[in-house]
Amino acid sequence: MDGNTSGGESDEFGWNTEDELEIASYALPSCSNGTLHGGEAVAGSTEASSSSGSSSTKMIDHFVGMGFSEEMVIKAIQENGEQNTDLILETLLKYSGSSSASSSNSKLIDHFVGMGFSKEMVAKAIQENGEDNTDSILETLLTYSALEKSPQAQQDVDSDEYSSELEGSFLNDFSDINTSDGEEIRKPVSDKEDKLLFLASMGYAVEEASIAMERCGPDSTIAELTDFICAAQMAKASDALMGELEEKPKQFFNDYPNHKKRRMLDYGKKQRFEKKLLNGDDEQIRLPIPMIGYGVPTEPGCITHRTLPEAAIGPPYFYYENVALTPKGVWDTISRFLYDVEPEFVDSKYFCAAARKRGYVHNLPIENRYPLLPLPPHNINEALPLTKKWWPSWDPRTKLNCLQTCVASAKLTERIRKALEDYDGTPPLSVQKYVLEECRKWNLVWVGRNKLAPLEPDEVEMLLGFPRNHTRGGGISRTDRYKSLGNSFQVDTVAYHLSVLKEMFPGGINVLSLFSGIGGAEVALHRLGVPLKNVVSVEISEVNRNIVRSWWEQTNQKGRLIDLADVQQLDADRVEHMFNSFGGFDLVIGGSPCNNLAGSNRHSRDGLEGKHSSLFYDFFRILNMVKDLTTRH
DNA sequence: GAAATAATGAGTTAGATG
DNA sequence: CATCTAACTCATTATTTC
Repeated sequence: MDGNTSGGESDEFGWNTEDELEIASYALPSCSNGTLHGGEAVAGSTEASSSSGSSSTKMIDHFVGMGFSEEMVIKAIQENGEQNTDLILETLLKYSGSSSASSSNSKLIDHFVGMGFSKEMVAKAIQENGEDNTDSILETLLTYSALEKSPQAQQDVDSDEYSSELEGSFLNDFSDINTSDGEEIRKPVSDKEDKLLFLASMGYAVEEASIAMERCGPDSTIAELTDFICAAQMAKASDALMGELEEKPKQFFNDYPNHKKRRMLDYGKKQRFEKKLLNGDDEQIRLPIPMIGYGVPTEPGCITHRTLPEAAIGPPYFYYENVALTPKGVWDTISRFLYDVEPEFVDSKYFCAAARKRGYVHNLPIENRYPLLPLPPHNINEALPLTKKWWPSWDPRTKLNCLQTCVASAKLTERIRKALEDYDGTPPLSVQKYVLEECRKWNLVWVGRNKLAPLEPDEVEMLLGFPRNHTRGGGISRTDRYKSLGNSFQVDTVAYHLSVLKEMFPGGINVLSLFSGIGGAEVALHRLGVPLKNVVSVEISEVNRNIVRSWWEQTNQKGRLIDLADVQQLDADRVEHMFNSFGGFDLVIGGSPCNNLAGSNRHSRDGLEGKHSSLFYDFFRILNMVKDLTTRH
């Protein structure tokens, strides 16, 4: 049964490496000596040279794989020891980049002095903790300052001074942001208040601090909070600039369902006011019908012009993605943070045989987009030819629903088979209805007489626009393949939006890819033929990082791939190192976690402030840093 | 202990209906 | 306008199997 499916697919479609190589040689003619299976050959030899198994050589290979010279890597490891890979990476970037050798340390000192600590104290704290761990430096500083002043007295004074204001502004202004009636405010955490007080003592406005607490979550470190506030202040400054320009009407959104005047990051009463307006109904972001954004290749009604808010205009270009169907107000917040750019809502059913309703906030041009070729199959029949034979006439589906992270159980498909076997020809309407409901819920396809089955991972890869076997091998389990794929971009959709970059950057681009997953953005750019110069890919899952690196090697990329694990560890210093090293980032791209937004989540659909989905604010924070660096240079 | 398996609704929206 | 129906959703958790 399953053998049929996988056996018959070899001749159906060109989803193998052929087009990869074609594009690679087209984009990078210099590598024409590449063998037919060059990727494997190269990867194999690299592995062979590292087969000694010692951790040291493994680490050397790791960094050499990123594109650094072996000499350089060895030197960096000698300087920093084997433990701290982050530090090694920074050293390597310092070697290879043009960044001034002096500044890291003094910049760090300035950073903390700017927070209100004395220079001596900061220098001492840095000596104790090393330069790399800003969190522990801050903690040390916190300890120092607590020792210096009487902690008891300090807290009392602060809490007296701020508590009333805290109760007032904090609760009033934000209790209505949470749709759940502010349940986390009901349980005031002392830790939370400590952080607030500390931030206040550093000179930050309590209001800003409490907003940062809200956004960064209860477990956030002081460093994260200060980063956030810093970013918000910068954004606010640019917003003030924008305010003067806000008078001009936005006449280009006539056909686009929602145009409204908003200000970004206008905290406090204004936001509460807007929130009420939103609840009214007029100002709520609504999803377009049909969900084609500014247009898709196959449908009429393309919009080729829009006006971006001044603050949103690149460089750098940015591209943010998340699920379209979120709890109320989420996209308003996302849009507000991302410089008031209207989200472009697109359903990938216009690009492939599966639906995928997503919102994209980006500042890319929208003229002269073009799709990836060959166009992928647009309905189930074409995408899964073997199912056609078994498809009953009373199943009207031509598109699959959204590909998710879990698949149906065998028990379910067996129950359905039994239910259908009771009837010879067409089952009664009630059974049809039951079966169709399950088919739609679980994306089942017909693989035999009365036999339904969930999609194979291979098929999901194909539907999402990835090369075959993209997520296969490398120790990843079948379950995890479904999960990684279910969390990914639909490549054709994203590539359509990114296609405008092709002629703008014939020499290639530097990409900061956050929440990379299995590399949907990278694959899209590569399939477009946009040369990838330096790609910094930040992804928390190790198996996903391995998938991207493996793809990178198999497609003979000539650029450099640097993979990092945690966006929360990506602070200003590291971004600046890489920025200087590469000469800037041309594109910041990513889709932040949807766990707490997605409708499938029964347990913790907490909205944008949820444990995982609040990482959106890190996307904003990092994008804002890159934006700031870009305008400064 | 990893991997596979199976069970677990609600929130939101659009559209029809009255 | 109120109310109902229908449709859909980048998931989490507990349990079993290997």
